[in-house]
Amino acid sequence: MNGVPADQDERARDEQALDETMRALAEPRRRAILRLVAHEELAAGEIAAAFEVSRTAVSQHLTVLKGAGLLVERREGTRRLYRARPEGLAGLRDFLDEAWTASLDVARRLVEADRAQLVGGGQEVRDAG
Amino acid sequence: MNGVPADQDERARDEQALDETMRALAEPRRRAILRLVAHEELAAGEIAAAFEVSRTAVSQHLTVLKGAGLLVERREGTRRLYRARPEGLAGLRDFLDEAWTASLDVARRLVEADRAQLVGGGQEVRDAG
DNA sequence: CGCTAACGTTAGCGCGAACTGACACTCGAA
DNA sequence: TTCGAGTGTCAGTTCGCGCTAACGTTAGCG
Repeated sequence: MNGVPADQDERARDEQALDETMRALAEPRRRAILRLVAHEELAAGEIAAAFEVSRTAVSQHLTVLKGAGLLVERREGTRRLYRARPEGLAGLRDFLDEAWTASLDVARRLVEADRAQLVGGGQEVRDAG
Repeated sequence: MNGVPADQDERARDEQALDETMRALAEPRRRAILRLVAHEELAAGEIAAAFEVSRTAVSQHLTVLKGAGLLVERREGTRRLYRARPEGLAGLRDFLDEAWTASLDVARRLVEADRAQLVGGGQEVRDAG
């Protein structure tokens, strides 16, 4: 089951989810917010008090983070408590591991090709694909 | 050696480096480029041919990725070959692991607090900090 | 009901960033 | 040195996004 349209759709969906995660985490303040609620559950007001921007801005950041699945919201009276959602980082974790291993692999292959070139004396070595 | 100004500077430097990494990876095309050069070393023209945007745009993307330390450039005649640089992902890897473990920890503590509340019958349990 | 606290939402503004097109540069070959 | 291939760089435009201010909403109290 490789290369079928259903697999393409799944790939596209993963990419879209990863894109949302990355765009959410690309903002320094959103990373700071995530760090806060990763250590303890906090109310929107408490989170906003930790920064020097308006509560409106923080609320929008919380909306983005929640939309990316990086946060979960729990209501308690008029207050809204937020905490980090570890599973939201799974997609990014997969991407990172994949890129990491692939990068190490291409580096290893280049070293081998370079060594082969030194031994063989300039033969064709760039056909590895 | 904790909490001293030198540590703050190091923290700030790490955050800035992480910010550059995240902003570079926030762009879908840049992630696609990184995937390409993570599997094999490619020239700028070959990379550009893989997308439907102008070579100018791809060149700018390559500049950003190189600036973030995610790519290395190697010149061969008029061609410029690029390949992924695994160490550039180290900072993001650290952030991810930290956020992951912290999120799991706060989730575990909340479950314990909830269980204690069920057993104790509504006693004060939200002082865990 | 009126009132307040705690939030989210909308409209509008300003900045940064991604894209295109034109130009400049650097090799290698004739 | 003249030419073409392969790339980087510089304006200029468009567009997304983070911010603020004002308004709307919901929960709890008297």
